[in-house]
Amino acid sequence: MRVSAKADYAVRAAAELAAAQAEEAPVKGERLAEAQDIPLQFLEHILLELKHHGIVRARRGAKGGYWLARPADEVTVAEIVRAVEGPIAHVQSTPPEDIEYRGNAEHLQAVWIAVRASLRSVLEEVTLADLVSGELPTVVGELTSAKDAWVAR
Amino acid sequence: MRVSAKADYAVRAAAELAAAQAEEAPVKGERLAEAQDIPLQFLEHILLELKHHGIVRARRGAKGGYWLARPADEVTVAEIVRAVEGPIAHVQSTPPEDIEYRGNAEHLQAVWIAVRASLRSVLEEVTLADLVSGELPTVVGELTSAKDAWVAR
DNA sequence: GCACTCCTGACCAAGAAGGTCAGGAAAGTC
DNA sequence: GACTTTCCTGACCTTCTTGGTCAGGAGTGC
Repeated sequence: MRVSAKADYAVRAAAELAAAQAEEAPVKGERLAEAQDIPLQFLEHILLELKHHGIVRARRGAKGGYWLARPADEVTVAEIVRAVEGPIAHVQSTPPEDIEYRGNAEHLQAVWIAVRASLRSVLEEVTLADLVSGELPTVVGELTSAKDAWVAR
Repeated sequence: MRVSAKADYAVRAAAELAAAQAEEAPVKGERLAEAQDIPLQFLEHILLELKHHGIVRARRGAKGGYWLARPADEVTVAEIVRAVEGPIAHVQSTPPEDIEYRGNAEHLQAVWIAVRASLRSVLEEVTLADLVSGELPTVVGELTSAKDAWVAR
């Protein structure tokens, strides 16, 4: 139930790429690493994964670098998280819809399904364009406006 | 972004305890393990953690066993998950409210806060009593009624 | 005193997390 | 064609987590 460094890095790097999309030129890994303070070699592995998932493209050599494969408003945070962390909200490494509970835990399946749905309701809605512009979807606004959303429990 | 076996086991065992609350007698670990098909020795460690967090109580010896420290409708799934997995939705092991993002990732903090809030909106609402009775809070009903909540992505 | 049951710490194998290192392979420049 | 640049890839590393098992100790009840 936690967000890995990899996922965090991936989204941040992708946000930089989204912001650079106007430039019409590839962005070097080094620049991404510096802009977001991410270990370069680690970031390269992450970018490679994003590339394999069709989220990012790249070219080598001088004038090379990375860019988004699609417009920033068509790439969601959920996609990026899935690319580097795998499926969201799996239980014991199996998807909640495939689990069968016995006895008094029978309705637990519905709870895990709801958990996944609630995660999706945020992650699938926020695009890289939203993230860069700061104009986040209303669902985020609603969730973050409650005071106790910002405090630990 | 996944639910560990430990958390799953913990909630299931707690659900059994909730159902047994009417009996007015402690439930043996062995019975919990069998009812939910959980490795006994592993379960004992989990129950110990729940005990340390004040969720469960226990007595040793003949006629010993475990029981809930509070009424089932006062114990939430969130509490149990926190007891065995630690804080919900931490990013790189730090709470989202403490993270400062730079550059184009500035608004990512709000997204992670929203993620945590959305998880809480489910986990803090569902009590063990809800789980056992099957009368889940409306928020769960809403989230699980969408068809695509039950399919993988 | 004995059986029963929880309590606790040690241990363990496998995998993930969070990286680093070294070299190879395209792409552009001179 | 040589050289530089930058991505690409696999190997490796250390530490922590996951998902357990094992062995024994300590209360509790009869």
